[in-house]
Amino acid sequence: MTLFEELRARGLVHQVAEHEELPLARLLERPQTVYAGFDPTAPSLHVGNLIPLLGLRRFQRAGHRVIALAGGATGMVGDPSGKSEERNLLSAEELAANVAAIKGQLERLIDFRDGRALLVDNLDWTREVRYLDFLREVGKHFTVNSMLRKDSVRGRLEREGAGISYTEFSYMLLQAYDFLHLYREHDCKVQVGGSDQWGNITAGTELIRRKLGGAAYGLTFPLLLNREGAKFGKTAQGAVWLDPARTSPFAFRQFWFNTPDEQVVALLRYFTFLPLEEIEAHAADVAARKNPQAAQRALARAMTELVHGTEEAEKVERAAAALFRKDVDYREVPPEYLEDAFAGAPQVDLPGERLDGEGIAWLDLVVFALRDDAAPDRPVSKSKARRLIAQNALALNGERIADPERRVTPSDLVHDRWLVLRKGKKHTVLVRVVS
RNA sequence: GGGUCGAUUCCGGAGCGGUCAAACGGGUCAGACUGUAAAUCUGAUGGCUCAGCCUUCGGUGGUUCGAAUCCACCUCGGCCCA
Repeated sequence: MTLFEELRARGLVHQVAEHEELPLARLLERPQTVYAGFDPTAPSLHVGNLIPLLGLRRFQRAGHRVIALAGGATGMVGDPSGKSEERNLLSAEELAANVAAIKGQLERLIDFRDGRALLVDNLDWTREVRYLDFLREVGKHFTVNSMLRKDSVRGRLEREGAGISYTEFSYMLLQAYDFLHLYREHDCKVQVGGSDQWGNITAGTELIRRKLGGAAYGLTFPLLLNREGAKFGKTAQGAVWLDPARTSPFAFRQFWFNTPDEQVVALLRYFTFLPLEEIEAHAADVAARKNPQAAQRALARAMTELVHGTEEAEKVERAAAALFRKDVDYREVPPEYLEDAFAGAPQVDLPGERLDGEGIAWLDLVVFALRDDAAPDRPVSKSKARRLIAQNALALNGERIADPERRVTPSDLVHDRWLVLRKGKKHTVLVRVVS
C-alpha cells in the first residue's frame, strides 16, 4: 500500500492541490520534501496540532524528508483561519518563548536525526524583509478579489460583529511567502495542514506558480469536530495540551479514552499508527457491541504512548484501572500499589495539623482539595462545594459523605498518610497529609 | 470626521423604573440508568458567616424613595456615509 493509499484509507485526505501532468500520488512515488507549519500561539501544542504533526510523521515513515516550521513570524500576525474573531497580538517575548517550547515538542514526535527532518522558524527569513520589497515581490501576485474569496476572510466579513484587521488579512501572504522560500531553498514542493489551511496553502502554490512557474502541491487533512460541533480537542476546561504540566498524562489518557463509540474507530484510523487490520477488528467489535471500551482503550494507549512514552502510558493506565474499579477499599490496597495508581491523578498536600484535635470539616477539606471547573487555577468556592455535597457527589475514601460538617480526623487516613477524595464518577484527588 | 446601532451572568440572548442574582436556549457540573460510553430523565449553575445577607448587567457621574432599565460624558465594537 502506498503512502497515498494509506492516507486515503485512514480518512486523512480532505483536499488535494495537484497537477494533471503529475498528480500528488505519482509525485510521492519518489522521495519529496514536505512541510507543515505550527504557529506559536501558546506555550504548548495541543491535540489539534497532532493532525498535521502526525501527518508529517507518516510522510517521514514513508521515506520523505519533512520540514516542521515554527511560525515565529506568522505568529506575530495571527492566522484568521478558523477563528471567528480578531485576536490579540502576542508580544515578541511570549512568541519567542512559545517557539522554543513548541520546537521541543516537535523534536519528540519527529525524527530529526541525519537530516531526515528540518526544524525551521519563518522569522529567520522574514525578519529582514522590507515592507516595500514585500509589497512589490509578493503582494503584486495577489488580487484582493481572490483574497476576499478565501473562507477565512469571507467568514469574518459576513459575520455580524466581527470584521478583520488588515494585519490578519495579510496572513495568507506571509504563509505563501514561507512556501515560496522553502520551495526555493529546500526544494520543498508539498505543504500539508488542517483543512482550515486550504486557503493559505493554495496561496502558496499560486505564488510559486506565478513567480517561478513552479509546480507546488498541497494536501489538507479533514477537520475533526466533536459531537458538539466544536473543534476537536477543545473541552470545557480548554484545550488538551501535549505539555504534561498543562494537561497531566492521566487527563490526556482520559481524553482519548472518553471518545464515544461513534467516533472511536475514525480516531484510531486518523491518529494512530496501528495497522489498519487491527483497527478493522476494533470496528467490528464496536459495531457488534462486543468488548466494550476495547477500542477506546487501544486509542488511549496508543496516543499516550506517542506523546508521553510507554512507561507513562502504562502508569496512567494502571491508575485508571484502579481508580475506576467499583467498591474499592483503599485500605486494603498495599500502599505501593496505591501510590502508583495515583501517580497520574491530581494530588494536593494537606498539612497534618489540620487534622489534629477536632479535625477538619468535610466542607473545608473539599474546598482545600478541589479546583474550580471553570477556572482550574482556583479552588472551588464554598457555595459550589456545598452544592456538590448536597447533590451527594463527593466521597471520601470511596464513601459518600453528605454532611458538610462531618469532621475528618487522622482515623480517616488510608495507610496513615492519604485521603482519597472523589467527585462524581470521574474525578479523584489524592490528598497527601504531610507534617 | 458624520450618522446609526450596540456593549447583560461561561456563550447566545431576553429584560425597557420596583415583583431581577436577572426569562429562555446552549454549555458545564452532579444524580439515576450504563460500558469510566451514547441517548434519555432529574437537579444545580455570582459569592458568603446560606432559608438571610452581600456584590453584579462596558466605565464614571447624575435623576429618583428605588436603575440592568432614564440622562450626561467616556471607552470599545458593528454597520452606513465621507
